[in-house]
Amino acid sequence: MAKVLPAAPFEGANENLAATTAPQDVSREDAATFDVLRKMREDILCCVLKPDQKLKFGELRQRYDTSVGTLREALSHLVSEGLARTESGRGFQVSPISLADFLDLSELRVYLETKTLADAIRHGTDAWEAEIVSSYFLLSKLAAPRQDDPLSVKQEWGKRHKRYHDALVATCRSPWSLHYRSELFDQARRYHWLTMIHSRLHRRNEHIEIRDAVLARDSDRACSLLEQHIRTTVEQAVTDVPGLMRGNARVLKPGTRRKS
Amino acid sequence: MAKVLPAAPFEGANENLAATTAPQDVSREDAATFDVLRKMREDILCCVLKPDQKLKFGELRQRYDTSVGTLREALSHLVSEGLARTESGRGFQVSPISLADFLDLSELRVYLETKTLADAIRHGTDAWEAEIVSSYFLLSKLAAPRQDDPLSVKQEWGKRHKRYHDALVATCRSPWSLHYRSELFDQARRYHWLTMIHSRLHRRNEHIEIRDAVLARDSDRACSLLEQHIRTTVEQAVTDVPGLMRGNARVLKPGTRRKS
DNA sequence: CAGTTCAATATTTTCGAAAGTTTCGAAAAT
DNA sequence: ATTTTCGAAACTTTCGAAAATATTGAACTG
Repeated sequence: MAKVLPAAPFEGANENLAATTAPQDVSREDAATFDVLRKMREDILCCVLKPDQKLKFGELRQRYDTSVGTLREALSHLVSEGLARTESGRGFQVSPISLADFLDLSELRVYLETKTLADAIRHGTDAWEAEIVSSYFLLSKLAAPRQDDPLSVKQEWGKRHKRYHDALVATCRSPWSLHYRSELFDQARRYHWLTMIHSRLHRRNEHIEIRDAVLARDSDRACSLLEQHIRTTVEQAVTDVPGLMRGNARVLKPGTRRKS
Repeated sequence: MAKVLPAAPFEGANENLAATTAPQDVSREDAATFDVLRKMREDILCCVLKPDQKLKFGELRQRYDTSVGTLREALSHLVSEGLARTESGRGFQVSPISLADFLDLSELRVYLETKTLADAIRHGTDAWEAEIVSSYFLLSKLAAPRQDDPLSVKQEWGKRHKRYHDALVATCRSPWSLHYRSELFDQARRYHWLTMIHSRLHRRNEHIEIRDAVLARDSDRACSLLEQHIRTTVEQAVTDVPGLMRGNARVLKPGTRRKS
């Protein structure tokens, strides 16, 4: 599989809002503690760390080769992103998933994705268009993964998929909307992962339709396509992910035992 | 000043969505580390820790009487809430404020506050109404503070103000919307604080108007009033907070020096 | 005098050990 | 047979010391 440059936001993506107050995107930090955070987040999003799973310091220390203090900091971060929970004295666990949650976050996503996309189109630049073309190209080189593809292919697809969707809205001028959009996109990735694992449904190429509408600066059509894109994914998950509707979805192997 | 019971959400506020995935509200946790977090957050919101101020471990350790590890965890949390920033190797600082930021977050607040309020009205219960009446009563006992009121009065008013606005939307069924609404409300509190310190403008009693519209289940009127409430606050800040428009607002005393 | 270098100082980051809780299961009591 | 009590084991939380990194300022150079 061809290597891809790290998703570096193109120059001037947000130059007129350089010093903003909205929460920091941690993905550019290079300290060890952020490294652990990034790895753990990816593991949760890809259900390597499964929903409801207890996160014990002993195990995590081995897995990520770091100290409790560093781990604690990373876990704390994940809690505020909503990917983990904690009860004082009882440690941490991966956040549960549920149909209600997926519906709720998807509804908010529809609003934030369309709002940021409309604004991005309004303020689009040549560099923005270029990154959309480029990130779409990279995404299209990888067919949407099926359940029997190896983990690494699925993960690479996930990265490119995110990079493409980030590119679409990159010139939006509202840092707060962008921040929450990004957080919710990650949340949705957990459910997408489950869908990817279970579904055999073939979807038409929605990404290229969105791309073309965006490049044509047809805001209404682009937003409407993006909204459908999100809603279709929800429906697909409802239909294909076993247990999600009954509230006891399991990931790969039977998850950790739950109380009564 | 009369003491007030801690703002305990009334029973059954969210009973049908007990186990949700949305980020945890940390205000109910009782561990030492959350104590520090709560105190630091309050200090930032009330500009005791001023925008752009460098947060040194030495000083913080004294002020909050705790260890570096615990501090680090709290600071890390504040970063993901957007109240602090960090650059690896260079420690932490309080997030800057700016007019652009206030405008941006207020715009998103209008959407989230009205959306959550409409849903809360739709699903309101007797207990919800009771908490609105009660929290409004407590708020009305304290006149909106002026610049020469002591810090403790301003802080108590801030608490009651938040409790009242939380009560309004408590029965909203969307945990994610509620979570982001709450985060943005806190963000806005920093600007409200600055306004409170500088403004002499007398505002009509908007809170009682909102309360009555909500209790009458007049969703349209309530949302419209709430929207005005937010917008008026922005205008007041723009007019009365010196330096906010020029991008160099200072808090009380000249802030810490900035580079070039 | 402006710009560099380098050592001294200040500050942040990482770590593992000590203290404090919770959980689990065996033994005692009902 | 079920519940309660108690103590050992597992785990979490807190802490401050050690390592790593950034900043400051004095001495030096062009």
